[in-house]
Amino acid sequence: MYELLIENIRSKVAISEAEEEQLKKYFIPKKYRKRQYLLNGGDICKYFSFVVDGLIRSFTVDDKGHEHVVQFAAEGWWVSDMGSFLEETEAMYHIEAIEDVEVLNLTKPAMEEMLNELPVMERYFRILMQKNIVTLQQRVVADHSLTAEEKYLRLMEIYPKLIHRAPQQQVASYLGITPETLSRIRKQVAEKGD
Amino acid sequence: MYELLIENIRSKVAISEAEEEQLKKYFIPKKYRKRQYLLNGGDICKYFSFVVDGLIRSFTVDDKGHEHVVQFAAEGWWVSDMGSFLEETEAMYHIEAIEDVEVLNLTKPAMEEMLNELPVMERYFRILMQKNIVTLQQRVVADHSLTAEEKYLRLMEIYPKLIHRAPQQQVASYLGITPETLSRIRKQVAEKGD
DNA sequence: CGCGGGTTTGATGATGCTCAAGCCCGGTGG
DNA sequence: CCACCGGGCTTGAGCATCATCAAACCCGCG
Repeated sequence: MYELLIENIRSKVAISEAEEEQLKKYFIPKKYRKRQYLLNGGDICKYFSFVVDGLIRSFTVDDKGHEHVVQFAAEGWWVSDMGSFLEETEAMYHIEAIEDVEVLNLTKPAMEEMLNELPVMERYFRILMQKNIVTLQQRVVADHSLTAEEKYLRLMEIYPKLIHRAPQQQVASYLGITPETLSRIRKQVAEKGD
Repeated sequence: MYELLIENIRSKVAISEAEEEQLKKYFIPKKYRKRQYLLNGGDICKYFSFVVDGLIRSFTVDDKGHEHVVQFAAEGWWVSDMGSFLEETEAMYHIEAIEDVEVLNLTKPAMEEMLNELPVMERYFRILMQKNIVTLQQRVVADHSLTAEEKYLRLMEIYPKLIHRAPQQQVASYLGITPETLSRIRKQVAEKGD
């Protein structure tokens, strides 16, 4: 249950076994079924969730009713509406399980307690956030510089598994293109590819 | 010199006056003139820079020779090629002064020392990074859901001052549109506006 | 077996890009 | 101090990419 989390933490900071043990008490393990919502847009986001198993997406719905996938979170990733979680404001995003998932939920009070009692976690989260920023900046640049096909190929390189786990239309949404365009691109790539 | 930095830190975490004093020793104040590069793409990014005065941009150049502005950093903002700074790898971005600027530079060793000696700064940076992520996610969603005109109007709302300080083509690049398109949009908005 | 959501395929169209020329203005040198 | 660059902004015409709208198809699930 906690192995993946511990492994993830150890990949960024050094923690003792005592700390490992202590860590566990702040988290609430929880399961959600495919299609279940972890968060409804407009609610306050109560959890910062570490994905132990399964696949999750966060997305927003614009004025025209179109969905926009903000993030996919598979095993080893964190997901939340961070703005809502931190400021306790209304969530801009919905969070939904794409597959049956197992997560470790951190409430805001639990997180604060953890950060106070285990200062090393402050560092862990800082590093986590920094890497996230690097990734997000690269995504912005990709969105601005690549064609639809190039964006798709890039995604295939970076998260090859995702393409098969998430519905096409959600992948398209993540890339900022329509499902129709993605379908056509896939056809072309398949033909070229061999 | 340090007032803006201290103010910024105090807006996110509580620090004592002793800590304030101690803080200063980790930073190297430096000035750059308009058009001067703080970082050349391909080099290792040596600094995490807090902007005290002036305006800076970070950008990348794609295969076709087109520039893409990743970030503008005015007074009170941090700028760096974070990937390069943290991992000591070749920078993907260039960083250039748009106006004459005054910055407080943090080297990696200095930052590490500071984080060890002033653990509260670990929290400060975590919070800073988290807010940055919220902003970046919103930018991605905006890029995916808005028209060129809407993106421009949104920028006007969020950073109204920027439009007058940065050259149009750089603003266009930040928005992911061409300078020609931005010019036409501005004309339309001006006509509609009154 | 049949329904229904997701994907594919097709036809059409709009947004924004490209290429090109002209214009405006600020900086530089005579 | 004025004239002349030259870069950046503007304007125009044509075009490409991708979105939209619509229908057919496929397949998994009830």
